[in-house]
Amino acid sequence: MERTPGQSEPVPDDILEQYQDLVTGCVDVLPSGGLLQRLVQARREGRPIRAKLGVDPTAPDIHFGHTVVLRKLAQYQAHGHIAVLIIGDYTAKVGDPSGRAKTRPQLSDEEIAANATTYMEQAGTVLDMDKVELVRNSDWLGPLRMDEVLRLTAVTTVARMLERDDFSKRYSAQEPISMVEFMYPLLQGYDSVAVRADIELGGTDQTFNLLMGRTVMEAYGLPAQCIMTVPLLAGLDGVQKMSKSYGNYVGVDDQPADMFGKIMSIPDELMVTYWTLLTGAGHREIEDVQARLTSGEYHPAVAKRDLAERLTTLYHGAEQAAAARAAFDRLFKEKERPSDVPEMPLPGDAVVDGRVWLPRLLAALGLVASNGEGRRLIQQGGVRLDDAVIKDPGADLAPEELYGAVLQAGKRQFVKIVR
RNA sequence: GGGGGGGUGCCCGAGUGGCCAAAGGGAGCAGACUGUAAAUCUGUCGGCGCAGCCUACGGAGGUUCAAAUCCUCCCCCCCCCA
Repeated sequence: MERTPGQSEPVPDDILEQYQDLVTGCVDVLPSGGLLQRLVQARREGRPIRAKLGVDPTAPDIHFGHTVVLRKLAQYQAHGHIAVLIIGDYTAKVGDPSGRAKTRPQLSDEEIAANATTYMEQAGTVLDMDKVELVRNSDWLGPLRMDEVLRLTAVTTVARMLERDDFSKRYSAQEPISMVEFMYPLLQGYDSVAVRADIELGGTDQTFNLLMGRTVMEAYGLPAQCIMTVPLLAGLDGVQKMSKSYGNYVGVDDQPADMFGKIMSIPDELMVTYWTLLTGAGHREIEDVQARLTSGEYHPAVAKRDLAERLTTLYHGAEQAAAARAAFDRLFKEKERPSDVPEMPLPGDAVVDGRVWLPRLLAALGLVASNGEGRRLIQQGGVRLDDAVIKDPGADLAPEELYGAVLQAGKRQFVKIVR
């Protein structure tokens, strides 16, 4: 038993345990002690906590980086609280200035609607959508009257707005800051009023907006929400943030083998981070994994396989994940061919004068980008035909020799040539 | 309105007349090793059946035996002052 500051009642152990799970992996929980107090208070009042997450449907697909905050929200669900998911179909049109060096381009209604649909589908891979309280902020932001808008703008000052990083940089760099961008944090804050949030989740880049929610709620006579921020997820390269444009991402709809393989390619140092942010595991499990890795009892190679299987299971089920693991081991550990080698017919343009020149064949099959690259690959010993390394870039074969043969380019590209 | 700095290969970035298909780094790819598609080391990294040729340094012309490098015009970015 522990006591919260300023509170005479002891905190029940199960709430403390729950609290530990919820704050695991978070960067900030503000104000400090606020969440624990909320949990205790909610228990006393016999009600669940309302955890808010607002998402602007500005991008079509979601990847693991987006799931970090969704997992956190799902954790609230798992502990019996209410996940309030706000689709920011109205705020998407305003454009969040967070982390932006310039004003966001405005999206059309159609784009927003389409994005929202795929977003909700994909969010369903993480959240229990049947239990989510799903709302759209156009419902209350659309009908706002001007006097209400003015009341909202009066809750803060220009000086406070300019304090935030993105704005102050742009302001001092003499770059434009549109008035509508000042509105964004206020509208997001108004969302919190509309849904009566106890706590709002977001990425660290959202800190300013989340705090503004507190200001707005207080101005509307509500208790200010707590805020909880989760870190940006590092991509597969371990250096840059996970992002589609860096090509270092895992999509939630990636195929099992692909998903498993991508996870296997993360640097070792990232394992615990991924475990913490992506699996939804509780704090005890994370601490246990960490401890066993540190002591050397848990072999990193095994740990990474377990992690990859665990994550693949979340999106594809245990059976597919186990199959992906088995296939991976067959391919890399035992250096055997995968069981499902794709079959391709011999491309017609690979045959010249009745002969097939190997570099051209590789290019024609799409295994390399050009004849020259095929030539290099061969010289480097990266090409096998029926398990025999071919090192002569001049290799020239008759089509009959190729039918039924398995061509391997590099470690993981296999093609069976068929007639 | 005035002054200044830039645009180089997938990305960053050096190069100011020949030795430049262009240093260096990153990414990618391959090989070795291993515990995996980690880490590390080595190689490779425009195209072409390749000891040669072609295409390339924002775009178009020009000077020259020779231009990423010099000249002219154009396009685009950025900074400072007003």
